[in-house]
Amino acid sequence: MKNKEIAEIFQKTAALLEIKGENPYRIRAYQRAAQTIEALTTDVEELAKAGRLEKLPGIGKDLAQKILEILSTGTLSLYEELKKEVPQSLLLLLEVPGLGPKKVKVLYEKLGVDSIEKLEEVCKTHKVSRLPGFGVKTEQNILKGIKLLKEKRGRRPLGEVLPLAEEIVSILKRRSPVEKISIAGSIRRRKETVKDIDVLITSKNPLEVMKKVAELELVEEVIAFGETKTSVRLRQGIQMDVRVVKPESWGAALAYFTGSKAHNIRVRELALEKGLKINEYGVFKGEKRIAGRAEEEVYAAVGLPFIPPELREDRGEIEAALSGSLPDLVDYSDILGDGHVHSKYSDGTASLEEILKKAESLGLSWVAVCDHSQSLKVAGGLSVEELFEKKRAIERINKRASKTKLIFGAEVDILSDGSLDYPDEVLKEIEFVIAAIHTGFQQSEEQITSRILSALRNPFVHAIAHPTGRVLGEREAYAVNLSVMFEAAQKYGKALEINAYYKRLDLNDIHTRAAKEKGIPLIIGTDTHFIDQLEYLHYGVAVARRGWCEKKDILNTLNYEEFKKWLERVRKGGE
DNA sequence: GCCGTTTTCGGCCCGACTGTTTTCAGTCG
Repeated sequence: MKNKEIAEIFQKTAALLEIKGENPYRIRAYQRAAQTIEALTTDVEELAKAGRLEKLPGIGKDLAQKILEILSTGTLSLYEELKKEVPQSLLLLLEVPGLGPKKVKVLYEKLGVDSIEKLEEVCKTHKVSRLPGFGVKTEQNILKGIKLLKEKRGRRPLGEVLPLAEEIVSILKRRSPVEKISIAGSIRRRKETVKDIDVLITSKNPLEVMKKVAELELVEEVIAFGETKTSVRLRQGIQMDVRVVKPESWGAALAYFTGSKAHNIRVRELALEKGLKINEYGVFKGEKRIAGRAEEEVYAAVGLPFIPPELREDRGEIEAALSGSLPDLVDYSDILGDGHVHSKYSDGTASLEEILKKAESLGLSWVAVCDHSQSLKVAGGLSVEELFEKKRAIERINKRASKTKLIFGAEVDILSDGSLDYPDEVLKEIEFVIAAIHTGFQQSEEQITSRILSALRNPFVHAIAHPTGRVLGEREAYAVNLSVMFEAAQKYGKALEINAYYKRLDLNDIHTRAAKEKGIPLIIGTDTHFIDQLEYLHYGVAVARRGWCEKKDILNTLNYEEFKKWLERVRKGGE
């Protein structure tokens, strides 16, 4: 997929144009184009061949031409020119909180600042405060910004921040006079990584609520304190913004602070066309508030149905809402099974009994116990004898009168040469075979892709686990050609996993949507090694929802009997 | 640079906050 590369060139072009002080709307056009292309579920190359680039929202004649240029030359002449005029290192300076393009430009032109180190130096020698438009305060703020930038680890996985946010909400509910309270921002949209925590509240006594917020043990530093807005930095190093609004503005504020920014812009543009104005306080016709108490009202005012937060990324949801074709998203309550857990047999910590008990408590119909295969020694991969021992143990457990059943599965390694880690006569005895790459991450795209292809071709394989191999903040995806993988999965009727472990989330939202559009079955697996993490299923559901999936797209919505039938159908060649 | 059953030119989302300023630019979300 060239999409990501093109999006990146447009994004950087936009940033460079910003520093140059170009027309802000031209800059926005590049930013929007970058976003549109990154979210595409088809190869931009295919669209280009079909001459359909200009059909994309925000892509006109000029940008279409520029996409073609990148596709044929690998780069963009405008971008190359800009790089000569504006040092790329300035893009890094934009990362400093409090520094925007205008200030960066002045710093570069007047003081030759082109790196963080240089910036720190000119602040400390007080050269900055003497610049026009700058002052002592600005100088101090920049130094503070540099410190923050050095400390911050960037965006954090949702799975690290969501539990923290939920804990804070529950504490505030107990200890302060809140009426309504909700997490907003990218956490509410269930983005895979988040930057801060946004909490929205209504209360008869806002000041009291804000005091309680500032007093939380989790708070390291109060950044700003007011009756409607308080910002704090938590001990974990993450910023939290808490806002209190009036009940009649609840819906408008929730929509506003949930974002995304791009989504909000589109909704407000629709409002403008209808002669309305939307802000965080409500929907206004002239001076008069006509909606805002509930989110539904805000959308209805501009002629839209309610759009679930997970879709609010300006990735076509506005158009779908306008044409009445929003998906009926899969819900956590639809999920009846977990497609991937590890037991004590390999590197998991739970016994089969413990897994069953936990699954029962979650109301699941089935759990596929997929331990590692023999080669993966570090993870306690099962020899063939151990594998069959486990098979018998599962059969014994399944004879018990429980509504929950275990499925005899295996996460079988796709070896470096593309062969599978058990011979076919063993594979065919395993109820659910999910194949995975755990070695040779550095191989070329051809090698990795052909390994996955040969796994998909094997008649005993049902699915591919964590199809791209990425681990958030730790490891990039291996060089698999996704288009080719998708085509093969579609052809053979095989499933792809949505790995729900919060550092994987693999497939991610965009890839999930691409797979869904090709009609590829998707299976959510927690890949858990610890029993409590069966609850991580909801992260997988979040990815599915962000990938526009409906109930029918997700194998986990089948009950035990139905899922078993699907497994058998795959073995029969999918007729 | 995009876009148009009101427009092919003249618009383009909105408000809060901060700091440097005598009325506003820059940054942020």
